[in-house]
Amino acid sequence: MAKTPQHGAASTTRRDAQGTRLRLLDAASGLFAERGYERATVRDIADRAGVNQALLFRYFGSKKALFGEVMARGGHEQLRTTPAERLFEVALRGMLAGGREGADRSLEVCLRSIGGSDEIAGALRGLGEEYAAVLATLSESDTGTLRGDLALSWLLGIGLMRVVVGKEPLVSADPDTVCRLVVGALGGLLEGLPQAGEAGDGGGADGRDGPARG
Amino acid sequence: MAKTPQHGAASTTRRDAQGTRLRLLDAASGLFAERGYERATVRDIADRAGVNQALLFRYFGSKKALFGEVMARGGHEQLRTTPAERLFEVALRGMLAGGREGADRSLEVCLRSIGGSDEIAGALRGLGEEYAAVLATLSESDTGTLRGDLALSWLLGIGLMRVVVGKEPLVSADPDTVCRLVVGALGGLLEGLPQAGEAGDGGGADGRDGPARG
DNA sequence: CCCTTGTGTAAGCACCTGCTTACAAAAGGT
DNA sequence: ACCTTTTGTAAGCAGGTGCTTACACAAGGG
Repeated sequence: MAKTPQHGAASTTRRDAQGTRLRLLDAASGLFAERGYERATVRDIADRAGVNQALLFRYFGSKKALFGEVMARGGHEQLRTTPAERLFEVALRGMLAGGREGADRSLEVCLRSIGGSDEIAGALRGLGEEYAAVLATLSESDTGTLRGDLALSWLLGIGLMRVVVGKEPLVSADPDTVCRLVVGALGGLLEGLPQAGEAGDGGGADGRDGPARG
Repeated sequence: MAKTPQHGAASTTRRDAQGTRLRLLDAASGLFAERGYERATVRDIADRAGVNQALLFRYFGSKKALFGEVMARGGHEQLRTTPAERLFEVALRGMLAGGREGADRSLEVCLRSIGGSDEIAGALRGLGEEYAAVLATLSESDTGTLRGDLALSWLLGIGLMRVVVGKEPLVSADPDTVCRLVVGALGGLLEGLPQAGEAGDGGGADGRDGPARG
């Protein structure tokens, strides 16, 4: 079924170029998240997509451009759909959930790609700007942007230790516990940040993983 | 001067092999800190040391072994000479100082080398274990080790944003301000952490120093 | 039918990587 | 002098990288 072109939608594709493009995009997204930019080779990406690597260059031009499309694709949904005061916890929980399905792996991709090249650092800076800008709105201090940067730093640092370094006991720690500790400590930095579990959660032995979606 | 062997100390070296070894070690330390493990090639390291790359392999065996010696050389001085309750601030200030002379760049090297290989992540994990273990002694909670991990995560995250990503305004921010904000917020996590500027700095110009304590 | 256009593939290129080998030159002992 | 050991170098190897080129199918139009 993956090979049969579905001309039901449009007859513009004769052998489903759009589908191949999408498969390449998906394969790249996964491999970038698993290995980072440098260690994910174009051959591996094409292999996972089940096509020849030459198609990758025909459709995207270069590996870097493919990386750009991957980052741009599902990257900012979380940023747009999450209210500011929930953003930190949602992003943190997304990071703690690891490679779960449907989660936004942009931050994970960035973390694993850091050493790759200066352009990758630039991409991370771009994404960071947006996150930090939103987080900065949670403080009315004149050092608000700096506080936003520091909050984002913690978010990335935790992801770093969990996803890349694999430090115990952080990796196996209960996401709720981590959230409570971090958000609690951040309350001193960002006054607009609602304390974790403040709303309806008793704060004791909590096992639920459903973050309140604003 | 660099070429004249100094046989004053010991006549075991005829053309100053020890000196060359040291120059290689210095060059590697600098390049690893600037570019990370992967992007610092053995040719660049040998070039900066002013010798042929073959000597690198004669003296160290492999690039990875050289990396190990670099990490082991000045890596743990800070860890041994700094009391636990001062470690976080000292490490943070070292990170904020950037590539200043004499500073311990081990964490910086780790940050820039993350994506490189699994062994590098292992090295970072090893160094992290030591830092986190010390930081964990600052909390008497049963989640002490987790809190140590979280503190270290923040430290690395800030380094990440400053050194690798180059996020503004964090890069240009006053180290004292950053220290006060971070250490202040961490007070809720690690009870044994002395608040920054408590002794002589009459802060409080921009923000409350007393965060909500757990 | 041929011919054009879009989709896919195999093979190769130029370059870079860590690492090795063969060889030259300095010191020192005898 | 001669020879050995140590220190240094130039050239090369095997493997991997991003990327390109030349070519094989599948459609549709004339």
